[in-house]
Amino acid sequence: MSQNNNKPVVTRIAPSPTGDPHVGTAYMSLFDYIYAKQQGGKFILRIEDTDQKRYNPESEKRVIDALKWLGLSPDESPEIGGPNAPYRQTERLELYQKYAQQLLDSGHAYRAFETPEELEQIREDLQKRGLGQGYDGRAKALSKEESEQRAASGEAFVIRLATPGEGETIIKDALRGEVRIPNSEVPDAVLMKSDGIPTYHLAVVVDDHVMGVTHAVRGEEWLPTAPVHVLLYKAFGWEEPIWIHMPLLKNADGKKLSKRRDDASLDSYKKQGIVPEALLNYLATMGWSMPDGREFFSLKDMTKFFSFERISLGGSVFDMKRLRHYNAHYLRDVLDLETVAERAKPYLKSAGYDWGDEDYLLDVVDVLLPRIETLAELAEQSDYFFNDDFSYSEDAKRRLEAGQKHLEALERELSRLDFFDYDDVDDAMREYVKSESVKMGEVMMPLRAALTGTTQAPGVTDLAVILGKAKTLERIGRAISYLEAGLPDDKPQKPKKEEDAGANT
RNA sequence: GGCCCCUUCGACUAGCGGUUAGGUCACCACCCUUUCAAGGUGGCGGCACGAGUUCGAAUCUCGUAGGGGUCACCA
Repeated sequence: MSQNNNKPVVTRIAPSPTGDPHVGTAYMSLFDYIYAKQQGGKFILRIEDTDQKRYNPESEKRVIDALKWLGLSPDESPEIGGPNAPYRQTERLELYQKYAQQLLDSGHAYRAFETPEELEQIREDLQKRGLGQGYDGRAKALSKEESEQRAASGEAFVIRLATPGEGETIIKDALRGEVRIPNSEVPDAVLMKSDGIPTYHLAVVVDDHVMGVTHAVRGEEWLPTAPVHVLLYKAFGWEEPIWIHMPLLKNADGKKLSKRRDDASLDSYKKQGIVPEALLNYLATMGWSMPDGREFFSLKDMTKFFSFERISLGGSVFDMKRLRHYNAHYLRDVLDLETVAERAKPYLKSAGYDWGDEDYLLDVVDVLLPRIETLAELAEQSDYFFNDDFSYSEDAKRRLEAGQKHLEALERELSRLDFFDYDDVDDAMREYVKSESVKMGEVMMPLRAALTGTTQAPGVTDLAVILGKAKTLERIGRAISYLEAGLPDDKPQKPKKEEDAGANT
């Protein structure tokens, strides 16, 4: 990367506040952030709100919050301000007006007065004749006088880029070298809309220049329109940033991840119990790899070893299964138990659970951790730890039936224990199994069913110890009275999702 | 369709002229085991195709095919 190397690195993410915070935004932000940090530069968050039709007032905050959640904190943003304020494009309109006028004066742009209907007609004609662009540039022929006069008379107009029409424009992309696009393919793009608000094309170029952005990192989807931006830099006589068009995140069909079709919302991942560290790590491996091949690494390590040279251009399929694998790893092996428990709280709370003391919560999380991949699953599978009214699954009922006499015996054996630590309980149960000469499972399964209402749960001894002596005996008693009351009709309460509560749903 | 980008196991990737093409997810099997998991071991599976260049191509060049992106007063 040869140009701009004398200036401090400035990167930016410029989301448009139009809906759910998109994972693609996080993906680009990650590389913006990492590179800026590595180079001792700045990472700017700018709000690209020039589309008033799709503007969504809540969206801005959600994007900012999502970035905050991820820990990709910008050095400048509408929220924290900075030397380049304001950071919302609708608050910078005079700036664009000024530069649009400059382009008009220098002949690099022209006014066009066609109505939307006329444009539609032009587009149709062009299409019929097999010509690519949506506009034929006819307004370029207008005389300066006519243009000024019609504008002054209040007629609506847009300002369009006057493209060369011949030759080619070269985009020096840092990842793929020189990309040459024939100027005949470059449209006279609208720079300034009739409402006086700029389009992305003008706004991004002006802001990137004014804010000193040195590296324009963005999705590959922008490559086809990059000539418009290059032409604009040339028209202004400004030095271009280093263009870095990143590969796209794709869905399972290989198509660009879209918020309409796909689950691409950061809020959604959060809600599913994905932890930000895991998301970031996963995202980092999409198109980039650590030099030593490690797949788990922190932001800090990534910052140390990152280079754009190791970006692969294929475009990666966003695989929820793999994300979950990363998440599980972070939950189990990276974050400490206290942290996981702390982060699990909102999920438990919204499931309606109440944990008495912290130690109990810690025990529950600890024993469930190998069985879950997300925090949401933790909440889903922990019902019997927080709810005494759990019901018995069909399979559990069968186990209960088959083991009634063991339950009765165990109730006696366990109630005799003075201490209820792991070894005490374990010894007692093993002794019982031995004395009865039965298989472990024959005893353990009914007990498990009694304690949890399911047949798929942590080790019975763990369960008993965590629940404590009183609760353990209570639940055994409850199971016995349930059996005595007659199995077929005694349907327990709490009908919802009990059939496989505790199973891996 | 035009233009542009891309192409290693099903998925994420390592590889940057000489490797039995390596790792991870998923999947399968086995081990461990009181269930389910976790963990351990092993297995399945790939250089899109065709020409060149070269003593030698996954690696370089060209072509073909396939995939994707984009063609708005949206970003």
